Amino acid sequence: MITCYSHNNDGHAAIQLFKEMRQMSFKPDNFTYTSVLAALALIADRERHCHQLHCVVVKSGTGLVTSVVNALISVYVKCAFSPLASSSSLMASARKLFDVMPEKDELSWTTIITGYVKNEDLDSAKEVFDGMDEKLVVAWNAMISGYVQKGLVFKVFEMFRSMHSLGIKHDDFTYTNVLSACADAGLFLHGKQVHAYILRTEAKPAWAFMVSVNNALITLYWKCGELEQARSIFDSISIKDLISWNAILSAYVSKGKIHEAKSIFDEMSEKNMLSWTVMISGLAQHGSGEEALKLFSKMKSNGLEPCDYAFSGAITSCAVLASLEQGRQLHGQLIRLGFDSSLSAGNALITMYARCGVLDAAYSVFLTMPCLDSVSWNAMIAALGQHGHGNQALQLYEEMLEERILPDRITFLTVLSACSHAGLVEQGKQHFNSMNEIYGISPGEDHYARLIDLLCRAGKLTEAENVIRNIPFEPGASIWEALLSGCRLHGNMDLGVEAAERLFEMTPQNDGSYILLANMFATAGRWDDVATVRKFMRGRGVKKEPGCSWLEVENKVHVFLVDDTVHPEVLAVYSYMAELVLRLRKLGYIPDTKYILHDMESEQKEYALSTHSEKLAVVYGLLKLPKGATIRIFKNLRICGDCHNAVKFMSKAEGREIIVRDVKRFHHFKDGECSCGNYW
DNA sequence: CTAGGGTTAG
Repeated sequence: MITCYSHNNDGHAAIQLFKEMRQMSFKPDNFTYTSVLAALALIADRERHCHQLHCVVVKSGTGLVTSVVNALISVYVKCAFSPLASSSSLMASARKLFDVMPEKDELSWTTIITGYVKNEDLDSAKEVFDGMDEKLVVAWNAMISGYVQKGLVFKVFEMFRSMHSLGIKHDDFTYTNVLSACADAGLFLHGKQVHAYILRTEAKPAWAFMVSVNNALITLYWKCGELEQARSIFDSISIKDLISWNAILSAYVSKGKIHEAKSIFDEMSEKNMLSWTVMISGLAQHGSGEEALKLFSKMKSNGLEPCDYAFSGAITSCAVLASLEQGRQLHGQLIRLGFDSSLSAGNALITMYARCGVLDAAYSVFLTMPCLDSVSWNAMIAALGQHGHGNQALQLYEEMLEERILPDRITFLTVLSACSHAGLVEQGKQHFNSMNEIYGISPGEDHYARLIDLLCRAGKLTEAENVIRNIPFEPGASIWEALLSGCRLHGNMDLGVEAAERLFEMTPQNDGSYILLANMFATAGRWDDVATVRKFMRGRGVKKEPGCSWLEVENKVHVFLVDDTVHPEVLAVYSYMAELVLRLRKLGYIPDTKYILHDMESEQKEYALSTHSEKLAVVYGLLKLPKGATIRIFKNLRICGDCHNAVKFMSKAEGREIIVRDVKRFHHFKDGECSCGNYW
């Protein structure tokens, strides 16, 4: 009965029964002690628990019985893993018990080895392992799994080969370990070789039942980019378990195949927290934030308590939607549920607050998180950069280095963007060079694109051109796009046309390049060329993504399109706008019609400017939000130059703080000025 | 006593 309780993870019930047994004067035997200790291993989490149990065992006279000592070692090992106890001293005690045991069995050896592996002391694990006369497959597997977790792939291969040459048969645990090591390290050829080896070695019928191996293969193949192969392995599994379903679900989600992911999700007869979490965050990133949030509440109404990862997905949805109120509510729930120390949720919150325009809140989450990882640092550096605080972003980066956190590829992307937004050309170049020289990370296309952007914004087009010529690989679309927008900004026609031509070849369906080129011609008054570009674009069936802006009012999101006729209160917006523009002009605002892409009468142009979605949204905010409240606007494209200017005047005329997030960065308008200092 | 499925940063 005690064993039964402990198998059901009910340690307390097991102990209660043990006490009753002793009260009724039944004498516990070796089996009793073994199963009670197994139960205690479930709940013991402090050093003194271990020592007390140790005394009980010694007094009972069972201190030399192998199964009892094994169970006691197991308690020490589990406790060592608890955050409330000192891992190294408990492992030392466990080791002492192990060393003086009169008779060790298989379990004794593997318990101590896996104990060391779990506590990340691979050297000690290896030392014990080497001392085994007859090494069991379980022990091999435990060692291998340790190397997998530490990312020591070649150690994994070494062990795998040794087993083979010593004639020890690999089992399904060995295979799954090796396959996932390959998948993690991106060693796809090795992974495929292992797959071939398994097919050669294993008899068909046994192979058919190795679900776990097939599950690991699904992951290996989708990570290689071979989604179809992953799917056909999934289809070939005769008895799929939940992990098989979750594996193929993550495959589709990670590759952005939301439609396929949804149909897998719907087909699943059993789902666990992981399935929901994968689907929610997948929707947040590749689908729609709204759908993700709907799924999150559906999950709760199905009676599942979301874990912190699920919250992270929901919070990300709020970041995408710029839905500050919902984000705040989720933050509140997180605190109530005791998840506020969660790393992943904290990281998601930093980004959510930053992308909703509340930099202070992002920073205070960052400061109060109990522990940080590179994601947290990257998120906060990115947040500062997006809000135009380049110097603070760089300062935080230095702090990160002082904390001995190694920068990764993404750190450099955020650092370069931060420099670019703030015009910190020299620092940006230095950091770019340090990537390879100090940290051994070779810059990718995206890093070069940001470097080009940095140079171009600062007007250093020739230098940018030189950099492009010396890129050690064929420059991709993002690089030419950075160059083109630089040319537009500084009116460099010839270079701009060249960049645009490359883009039309590489990404013919991307509307952005056509618009940039047309914009460049429009600024120069070359209306014939503007018309040609537009015709060319139409001829290729490319449509301009319509500009839209949105804001949250009373917990509801209001969307405005250019020249909006859909929003129910748009008439009030237009009439207030007409009156407001007059006041702005008295303050010195002059509509800048070079931002209109069609050639028309100048009065018409001025009217067209006044119907830009970001202006409509700001005016709606002025009408609806309480006096003095900050207006937060979000736009799907870059803010237009005239709007940028107009909003500056609006902030002054109305005495309001206005924050605009466009696709690239934030603008904080106050007292007629913008935080970007007109550098964007 | 060993394995296979998740999150957050651009």
